[in-house]
Amino acid sequence: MPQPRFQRRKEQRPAEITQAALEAFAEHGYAATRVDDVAKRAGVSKGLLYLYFKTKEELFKAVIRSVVVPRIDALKTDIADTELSAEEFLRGPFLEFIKKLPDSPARIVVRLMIAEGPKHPDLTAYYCDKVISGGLAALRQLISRGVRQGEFRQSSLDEFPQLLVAPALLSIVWRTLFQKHYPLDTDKLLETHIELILRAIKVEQGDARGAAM
Amino acid sequence: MPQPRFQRRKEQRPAEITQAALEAFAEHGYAATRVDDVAKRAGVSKGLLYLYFKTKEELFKAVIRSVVVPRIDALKTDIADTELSAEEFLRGPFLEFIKKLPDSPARIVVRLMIAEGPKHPDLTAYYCDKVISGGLAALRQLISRGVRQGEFRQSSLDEFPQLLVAPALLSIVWRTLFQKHYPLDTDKLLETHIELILRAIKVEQGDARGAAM
DNA sequence: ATACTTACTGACCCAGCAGTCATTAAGATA
DNA sequence: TATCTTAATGACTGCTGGGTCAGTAAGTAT
Repeated sequence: MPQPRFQRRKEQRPAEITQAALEAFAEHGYAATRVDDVAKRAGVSKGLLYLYFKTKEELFKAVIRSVVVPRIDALKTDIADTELSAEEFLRGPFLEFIKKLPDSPARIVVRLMIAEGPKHPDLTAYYCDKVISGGLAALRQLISRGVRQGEFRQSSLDEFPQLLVAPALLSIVWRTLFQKHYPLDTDKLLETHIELILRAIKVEQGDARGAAM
Repeated sequence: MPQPRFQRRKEQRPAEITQAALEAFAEHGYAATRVDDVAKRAGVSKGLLYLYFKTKEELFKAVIRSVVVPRIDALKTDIADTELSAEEFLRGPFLEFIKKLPDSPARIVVRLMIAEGPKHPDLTAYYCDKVISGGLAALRQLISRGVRQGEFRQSSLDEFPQLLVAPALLSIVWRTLFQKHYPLDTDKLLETHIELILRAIKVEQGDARGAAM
């Protein structure tokens, strides 16, 4: 009763292959990963891989896209839909979001982008458009709402919403490089960060101007 | 009067080669840089390069070391020797220091470390030891001094001095990836960051700054 | 000058890998 | 069952680039 040598599964293949590629890239980086390895991981021949992806570079771009899109969309709709006050949102959903990053595929994507981004301008542009531009706009909106509703004082933070995520980037980098040598409680670090930021931008208790209505 | 085909300059060669390598790595990253290119940039044959560096990897490590050591040492002695108050130091020398990073060779080193670090554990350990461990200790010391002298309140920041440099890391990454698509005034961003941190950790007095005069 | 040391060259080697294509067989169709 | 389409294979190729080494010439000692 011979097992069939292979199955024809046109639909699932691309996702299986990008998933395998993500794992391979995570281990060795893009340049040092052999297309053959990716194929083996996906349980597929190299030839088939080239049926779905024209070049190794195309595969790379597909991997990035497959990780990036859902994640950032989630954050954006979260911010838009929330009923929470800005402070509550920062302490709650936002903190949860950045806490997850250092252990998620985002970590791999960040490493790959930093390493390979400069060689793929169109991919960088895409990333900029999807992640950066969208993400920052959402954060800016959140902060402005906080200001408008009298929770936060006017500050330069809404010019630089990047400051809200900088420690998340650091956490990601730390995890990929130093965690073994020099462990860091990234959750606590991120909590501390939010705490400090809030303390810096909240209107002070006694301050009359805060009343929103 | 034929120019000599080459000169013998045993002493200078290694530095010239690492410098050339730094430039090449900056442009193409480590993996995509050909040893031949590095040699050409240094005005030297590939063979000679292999006389001074046993492998491409050795060259890589030498490059990292050549950049890392002087920079971090400077910061450490700065902190130890300064007569300034902790706040003045953060607003002055420290801010200057992190402002310079995004345009310095440090940018290249950071990119290289993120991309290649995981494949070179001994190099990462070295980096950890020289840069991370030393740098963080210095910052921690600075913050504790601020607390001890009544400038800063007790906060979790001295557990996580990383938070002080996180925006510098972000600035570096931004410069290497997005500056073209999405310009960012990293100087102003870093100033804002210091401003916010100080506001969060300074002990409140009726009038925070006036007393100093 | 002459002999000697060694910094330096560049042609060469060959492993490793991205990408191809002639062939095979899974599964749909009738 | 026989026929057709196309998903899937894997041996093959050509090239790129790390690393070598026999030879060359710059500088030094005598």
